[in-house]
Amino acid sequence: MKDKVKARSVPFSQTRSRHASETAEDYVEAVMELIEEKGECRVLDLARYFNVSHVTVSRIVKRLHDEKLLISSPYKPVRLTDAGAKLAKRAKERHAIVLDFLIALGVDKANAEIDSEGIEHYVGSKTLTAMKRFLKSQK
Amino acid sequence: MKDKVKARSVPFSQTRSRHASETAEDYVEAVMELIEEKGECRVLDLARYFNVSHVTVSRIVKRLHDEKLLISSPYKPVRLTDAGAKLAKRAKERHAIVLDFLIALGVDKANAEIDSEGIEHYVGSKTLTAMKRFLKSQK
DNA sequence: CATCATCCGTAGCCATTGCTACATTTGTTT
DNA sequence: AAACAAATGTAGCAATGGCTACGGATGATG
Ligand SMILES: [Mn+2]
Ligand SMILES: [Mn+2]
Ligand SMILES: [Mn+2]
Ligand SMILES: [Mn+2]
Repeated sequence: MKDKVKARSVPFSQTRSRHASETAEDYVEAVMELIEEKGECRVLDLARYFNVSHVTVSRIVKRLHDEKLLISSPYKPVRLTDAGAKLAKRAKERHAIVLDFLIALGVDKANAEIDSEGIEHYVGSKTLTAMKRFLKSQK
Repeated sequence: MKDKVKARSVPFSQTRSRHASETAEDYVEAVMELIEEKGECRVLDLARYFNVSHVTVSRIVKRLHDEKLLISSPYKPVRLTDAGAKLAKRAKERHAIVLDFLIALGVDKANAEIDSEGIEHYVGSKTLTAMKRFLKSQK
């Protein structure tokens, strides 16, 4: 009479793993956007962007530098490595699809922007494909 | 020439706040399910359910007890307070809607289960309404 | 070139969520 | 009742992401 309870450990493990990538994805995406929009990305730009202190940004930038996603030297603007730019491009595309999808579903822009900022990180490739299919069918 | 960069701090603040509720929502939901499915909910049941060590569960149960969502005394099964049961009910309903929605969108069950486990926590009331509307229209 | 505001780094705090190792309690089996 | 196995608790570590306070670096202004 074992295993009466469904094994739900897989979804949770997967969610925890996605959780761990969330910050990296948001940061490289932000760096790419800030560089596009104002030419460079400073630590304080990121702090304002995320609404956190510059200290939080500074530490995370250091870690993403160690992970070879960002290029940073003291008092210099932050840039993207090739790997960082690749990740940023993927993250931006996925984020845009989720945002467009929510709007196509009938969610107002403000709420779609809020919800997509969280949802984007937990959308797998199958779900992303389904969202793209929906967007195409609506067009 | 200020404010050239869009204020994106609101979505991120909101996402961080939702982040903080995620564990509580998952735990009360799990406790409710485990009690329904096998009559009681032990620390080890939760550990297996979430695929984490019993130590992690034990500490989180203690915190949710302090937050008056769970009832727990040493070596006893975990139960829900009224507040916990209310939260669990809401979380289960929302989770079920997100899961059904993904399936209706064309995502296979396994992936819908994985993705809904993360997505559920970042779906606001407007998006949830839109998902319900979609489900109704498909029926 | 001196001053000053801004930017950024560092020190050190807290909370959360993972873990292993070990101790204790509980309940079952001799 | 003793012994044992299983469940739970406790101690203590690490990584992550928040924060304030403070100090050094940088660049603009005078
Ligand atoms: Mn994003
Ligand atoms: Mn995001
Ligand atoms: Mn759930
Ligand atoms: Mn969940």
